[in-house]
Amino acid sequence: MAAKANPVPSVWARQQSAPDQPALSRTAIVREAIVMLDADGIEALSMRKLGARLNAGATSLYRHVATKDELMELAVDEVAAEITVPPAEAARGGAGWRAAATEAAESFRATALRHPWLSAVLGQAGLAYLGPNLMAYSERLAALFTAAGFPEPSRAIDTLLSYAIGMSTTEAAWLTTVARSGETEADFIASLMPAAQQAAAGHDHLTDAYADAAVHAVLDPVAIRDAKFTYGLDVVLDGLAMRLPD
Amino acid sequence: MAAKANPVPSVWARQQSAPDQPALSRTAIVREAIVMLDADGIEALSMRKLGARLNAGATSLYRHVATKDELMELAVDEVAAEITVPPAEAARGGAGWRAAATEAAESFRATALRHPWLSAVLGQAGLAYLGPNLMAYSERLAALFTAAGFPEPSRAIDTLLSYAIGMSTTEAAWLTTVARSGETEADFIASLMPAAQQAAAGHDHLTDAYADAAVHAVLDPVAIRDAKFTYGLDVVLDGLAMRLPD
DNA sequence: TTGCGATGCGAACACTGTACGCAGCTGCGT
DNA sequence: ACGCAGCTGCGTACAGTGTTCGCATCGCAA
Repeated sequence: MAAKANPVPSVWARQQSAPDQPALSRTAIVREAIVMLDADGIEALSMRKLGARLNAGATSLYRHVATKDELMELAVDEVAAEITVPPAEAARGGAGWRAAATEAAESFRATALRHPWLSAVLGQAGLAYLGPNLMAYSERLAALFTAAGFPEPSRAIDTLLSYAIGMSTTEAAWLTTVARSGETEADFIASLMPAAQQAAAGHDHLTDAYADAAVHAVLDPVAIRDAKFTYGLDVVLDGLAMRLPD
Repeated sequence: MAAKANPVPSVWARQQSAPDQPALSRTAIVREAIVMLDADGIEALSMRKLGARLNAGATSLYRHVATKDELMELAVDEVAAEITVPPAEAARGGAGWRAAATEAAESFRATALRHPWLSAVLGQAGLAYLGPNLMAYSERLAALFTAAGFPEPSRAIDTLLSYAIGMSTTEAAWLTTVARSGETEADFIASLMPAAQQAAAGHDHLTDAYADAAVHAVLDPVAIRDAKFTYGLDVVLDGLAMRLPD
């Protein structure tokens, strides 16, 4: 071989080629899948495209991942690691639990909006996943709410999470629709208004609500969504506070 | 033709053939699609199978429905008609609004569980649909909550609906998973417990919670789910009650 | 009777997830 | 040093998907 005739330079050149292509591991596959999902949405992810992105054939992925569903499950668990929950100590003081719960819920929402495909997957598969990050997440929530003194912490958690999931799902789906339109959120609302108002014709409360909402939403849709989430979150936390002993 | 030689019997025979095959209309397509979705889940619905069910070729459907997404949108709106909302008058009295809101939320949940695919579709498309039944549904909710005296009825509605959506989505996805397993819900829980407990190993609160839940859930999972929904619903309604003037 | 618009459909296209069997590399036991 | 075993990547192939297009057919209007 030529390598034997002039070993030194060729060796260095060869060595380099492997490390910068990390060799198609399970974690590399999941990481790249998340990148694609974030960028182009859930229906843009195919095994062939993912393989191409990793300089690999489509079917090579199946050496590291049993099926596409399993890949999605891994992606969900990977992303679950981004959701933060304050440590249980934060809830020991009287009103500390409330700030902590708020922080947890807002972190959930932020993650769901950062990865809008998450809601779609949860809608199909639910929370039956048992990945390590999801388990750790549940554990931290349980610790927080027991420390807060809730007699039935899992009930309280389910309530709060249901609200967070419902609101975030709706919001993520909306943002996905907006993104697909190519317009800004405000422009999209504006161009949707005629159809919406026509559909609301004959429904008095709806036309009123749309007229109100349209004005504000076009100005600052992001602030409106934030306020909406905070309002409902406070409602839920008020209701939960009534379940606390003392 | 032979028909002319003996017109009467042949006419009657021919007339019958059309009416009992309602000729592939848009409403017939949507109706049959819902039947298939209810029976076999969202991924079992393909245009070819749906066409076959209607004694029609796959591509014939496209004369009445622009695309599969549009078909799903029509199916969602059709199913939305099943969700009941008490009339606004029910909320005029002091505590009447609470019973009415409870009824509305429970009807939502019941519909979502009767058509488990609904959650999956909402997770992908959100509530941006403008179908007549969905509009009527929103209108009735708005009427109810304004009659109840809420200063910001749409905020209250969004909160309640978010909770209902989140809880029902999780529940529907769970029931879908159970159904796919072929076991009863109690059996499925039992056969899932080993894996769950192993995954919870090292997480103290989780193992406790699982141990508790397992015993009760195996006995009567349906009652547990009902109670869970009711608990969270009461939490939300308590929080909303605090926003009512007086 | 002659059209004509609406309706159904077979074939085809570009794509999907995945099973299978073959090639090559790597590292181990001898 | 050698050979072999197993792991990894991949080309091919299959069954199935949503959707387009052009052709046939049918009922009704003129």
